[in-house]
Amino acid sequence: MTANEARPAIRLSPMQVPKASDVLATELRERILSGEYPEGTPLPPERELVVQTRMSRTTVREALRILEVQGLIRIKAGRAGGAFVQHPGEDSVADSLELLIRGRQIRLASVHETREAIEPSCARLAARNRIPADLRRLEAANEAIASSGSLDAFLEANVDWHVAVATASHNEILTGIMIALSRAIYTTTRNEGFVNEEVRAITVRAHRSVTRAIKDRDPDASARRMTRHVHAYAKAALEVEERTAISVSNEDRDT
Amino acid sequence: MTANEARPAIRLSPMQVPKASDVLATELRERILSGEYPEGTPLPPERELVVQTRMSRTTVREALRILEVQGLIRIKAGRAGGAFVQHPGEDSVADSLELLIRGRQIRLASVHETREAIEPSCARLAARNRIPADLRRLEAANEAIASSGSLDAFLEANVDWHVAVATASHNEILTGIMIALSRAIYTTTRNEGFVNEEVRAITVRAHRSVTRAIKDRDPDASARRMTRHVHAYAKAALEVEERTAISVSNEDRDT
DNA sequence: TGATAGATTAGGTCTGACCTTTAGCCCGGC
DNA sequence: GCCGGGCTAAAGGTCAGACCTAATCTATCA
Repeated sequence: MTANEARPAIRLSPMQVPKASDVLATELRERILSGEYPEGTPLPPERELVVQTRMSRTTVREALRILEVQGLIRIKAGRAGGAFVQHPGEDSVADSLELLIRGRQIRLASVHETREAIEPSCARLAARNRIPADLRRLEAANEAIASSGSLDAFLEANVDWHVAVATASHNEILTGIMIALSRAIYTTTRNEGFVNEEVRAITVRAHRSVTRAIKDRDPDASARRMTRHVHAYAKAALEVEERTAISVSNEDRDT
Repeated sequence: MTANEARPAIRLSPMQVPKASDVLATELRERILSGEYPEGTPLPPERELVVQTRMSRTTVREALRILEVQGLIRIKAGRAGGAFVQHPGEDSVADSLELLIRGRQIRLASVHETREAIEPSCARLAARNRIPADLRRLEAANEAIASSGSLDAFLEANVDWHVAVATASHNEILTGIMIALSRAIYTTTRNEGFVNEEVRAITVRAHRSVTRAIKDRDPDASARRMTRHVHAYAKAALEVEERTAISVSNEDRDT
């Protein structure tokens, strides 16, 4: 440049030009999150949004797809279809946690650690906040566990019970996390044959004892008993994991 | 129909026809999650996917957008751009938790409850798993807090410290959750003027004491001190919230 | 009255063109 | 020699318009 010496130091920070679809998505997201629209409110049809925003249908659709994946709207096809506002629930958290766990090949140990951190608190809060409906769910899950025939039925009922405890805490964040962790543990425990009659009996007993503490509105006992239960389960699962890992590597060596 | 009487009872259950873009997205998602492609692997360009899948570019793009929102790929424009495999990190969990918290207008109390459940465990694990780099981060955050001028700087450094503890636990699930909670608390505490000199001094002291326990590899002390700290903070925040709620409603009445 | 065949409205997909961004390359002037 | 500027190519981003498919509503006919 010619006038390099006398140049005043005008500095700009690096800028980012957002995409059109992102702009629309952000605008709609903010409106939805602000609570301006109650659950179920229909957004205008795509073609209507096109004339309002003067964007192309492609762009509008992309924005809607983004919101759909984020769980902020639900899209139905057909007449009387369209995009309907939906406030995100526990599921969306559970989904993304599941992606993290699966995608990062996270050690099962981490999942159990997290569970040991969370479930006692769930139990404590459940003892404080449970309502009759919660107790009914807990009892139902307990019975399902005791009378379950197949391994699959047992595991499913087991998950139900743990989720029921989380639900009884009436804390949506903890509930979402627990749903995700349960799903992850469920799918991993499914294939390993570590659930025998003894494990089942112990599980039933532990669940009953926690349930009773929750029923009695005894936060400390609930948390304490849950801690013991989860810790024992984690330890057992870990041992089995190691054992199968060893046997697998032995098989590998043999073949 | 004419032959209504002799019709054999062929029954089908209700079926759901998936969308083309979902099929592609699911296929790619499974491949990515299976770990088949290492981080950073480029997917074929859109037009190439079109000829391979025989779908239209619209459909292909929609599938890619889905994966992008789920944090499984990162899309760059321009030459040498394209879609690159990305294993989901803590951020995606944090994002979805943030949506849950904001969208459901979740009580701040729930956030604090969750934090009280998680942070002591983080501290306990941190004491066990911390490496020198973790300690450096903790010390740095501590200093930043002590020397922070503005309220904003203080809060930011505060978040940094808590995230650093979570990171030191070397548990990616807990870390993701903590990032989300910190962000949520940060944005809500920002506007309420409850951080005064006294609060700051107390915070610094509490952080130092937890940091020391982590440094000394003392899990129990770490967890205990963190419990105290978080609990005190939650209680204080709650009190302020109530006070402002009252004063706000008074203002409402006055105007 | 009750099935059923349109009509209507909405999202889903396809085509093909053009715009924008970015990396790499080439070339000419200092 | 090297540095800046401009060109080119590759890739995603946007647009317009047509057509397909799903779901609902409605009017009609047996």
